[in-house]
Amino acid sequence: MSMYSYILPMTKLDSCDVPLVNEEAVSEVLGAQADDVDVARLAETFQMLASPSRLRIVEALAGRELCVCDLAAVVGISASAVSHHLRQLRQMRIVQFRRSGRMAYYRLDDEHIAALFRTGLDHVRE
Amino acid sequence: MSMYSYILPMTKLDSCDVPLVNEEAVSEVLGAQADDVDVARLAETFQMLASPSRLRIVEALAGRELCVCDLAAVVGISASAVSHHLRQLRQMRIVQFRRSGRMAYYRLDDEHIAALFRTGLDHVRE
DNA sequence: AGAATATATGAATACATGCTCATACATCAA
DNA sequence: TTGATGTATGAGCATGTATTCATATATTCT
Repeated sequence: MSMYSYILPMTKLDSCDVPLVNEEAVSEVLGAQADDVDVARLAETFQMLASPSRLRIVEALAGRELCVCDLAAVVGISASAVSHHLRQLRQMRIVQFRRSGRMAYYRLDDEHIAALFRTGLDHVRE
Repeated sequence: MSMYSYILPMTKLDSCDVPLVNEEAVSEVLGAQADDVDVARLAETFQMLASPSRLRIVEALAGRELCVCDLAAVVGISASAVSHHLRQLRQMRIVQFRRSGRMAYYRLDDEHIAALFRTGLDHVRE
């Protein structure tokens, strides 16, 4: 037992056997944490953006809609691979699509997505 | 050598054997694409945010600095695991740190990071 | 109806990632 | 100096991911 083991309520605070240095700040953080489910979904959302191919798709769909074969031409991978990516992007509500005959036209779900792309690009370019 | 190796000018337009539907839009997209290196770094940056543990770290560091052991308490994983995450976050300039004795105090690199977290959370919550 | 086309998806393979454990390093305390 | 402490890191295992290939589904054309 560490000499730094304070007597504290049973919270996540006890899951670490290393002494807390800034106990007040840690409590404040734990009290303001987002919901576990939201954070899990957020991680999945960023995972969707963690692929050059999918980022090219998002970049291409910023401001216009495109069909699967056009996206394949833009990204430089097969239409099959694009379709797999699009399914994931749909599941995380990164993109929406509409059908027209045998074509499927994809677009970004909302302005958050383009904002994430731009902010991220600003960060890596700075 | 693939049977699909046509002799054509070397542009991405030819990398797809499916007909282009909106050739003009595709050309416009290809002309405005971000640099490959930037997109690769952007994907790595989002990869850093594609983990609940690392998101908890980012959330905790929004507006304050914390040491490794405090972060371990916040995230609920070992200090070792946190340290591995922090190294990756440092490499992608998501966090900075300062040393003080044997302590290391981490903080977010810049405002882009907190903005990505907030925008992403707004998206998953909508 | 039958052929061609645009997209979707399951399986398989190759590669990447997150955690733990063991251990190293650097600093502080006695 | 010796031992304790905070952080860092390499190896290894279990799990996850991206792509390709084969095939399915649905729509259009003849």
